[in-house]
Amino acid sequence: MGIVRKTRSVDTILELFEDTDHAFSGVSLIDRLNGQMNKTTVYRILDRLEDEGIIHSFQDQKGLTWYAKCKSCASGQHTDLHPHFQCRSCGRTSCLHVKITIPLIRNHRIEGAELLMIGLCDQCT
Amino acid sequence: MGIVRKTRSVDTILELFEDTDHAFSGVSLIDRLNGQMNKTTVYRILDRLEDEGIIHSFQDQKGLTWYAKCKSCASGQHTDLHPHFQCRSCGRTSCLHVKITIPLIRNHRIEGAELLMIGLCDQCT
DNA sequence: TATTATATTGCAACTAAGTAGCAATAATAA
DNA sequence: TTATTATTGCTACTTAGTTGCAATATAATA
Repeated sequence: MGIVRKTRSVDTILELFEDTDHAFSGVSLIDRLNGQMNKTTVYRILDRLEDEGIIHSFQDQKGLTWYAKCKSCASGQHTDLHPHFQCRSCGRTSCLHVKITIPLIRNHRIEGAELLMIGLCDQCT
Repeated sequence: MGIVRKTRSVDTILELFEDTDHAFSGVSLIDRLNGQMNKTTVYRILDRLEDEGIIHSFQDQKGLTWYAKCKSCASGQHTDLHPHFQCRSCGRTSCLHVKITIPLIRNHRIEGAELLMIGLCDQCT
């Protein structure tokens, strides 16, 4: 028995994340699932899925939280370091599967990093 | 006449940012200036200083907004691309003056990037 | 299957960061 | 000094996200 039960609500949310690098903001999920599920439930399922290492979250420049599927993370530790891209025109946000190099900083123990890249996506150029 | 008048409130805030790479969260500034200045005023001054290219803002992992002095930005355009570091123990947050390399992504026009590095500062290791 | 234990959900109320309208005040220009 | 324009404080508001609690659904055990 894991922490996350496979309920109908959990399945509904998991399906959205399946087979895509597309990210969803908490707000957009609440909007999309309006009528099907309470917003508290949405946030709680997202939290649990993140704890399990199934999805990860990050912030955009407005301070909104976005969620996307993990490729190679385990429960309790998110190790898949990759940048995220947000289109300033259409708002679409996604994971970029490229390696990034985090500089070493003396006298600092670097444990993680978040890189958000902003620009125009292929649809908006 | 620039956009930002050098009022007492503006001076007070500017002094905090002088000669430091230390960043301040909006919340911490409001707390620090409590009694001297209204929170609306604090946010408005920060906005104006950012528009003028005197300070820049970024988000941390909690979605809080932080502000720090710009080194080489002009009014209307923030061009000084550098990472920020936040200590997960003491919360101190600052600009790192190191070059970072942003990967090129095909079919995307990259216009900017935000890199937040998380770890332990020299005081907390 | 019936019963018990545990996890999930909905609801309402709440928290906290940040914003907007507007009247009062301070700073600059004429 | 007067007129113009920018700044400030105040109050109320917006919005993302959280909490407590009772109701419900799921899973485990007998």
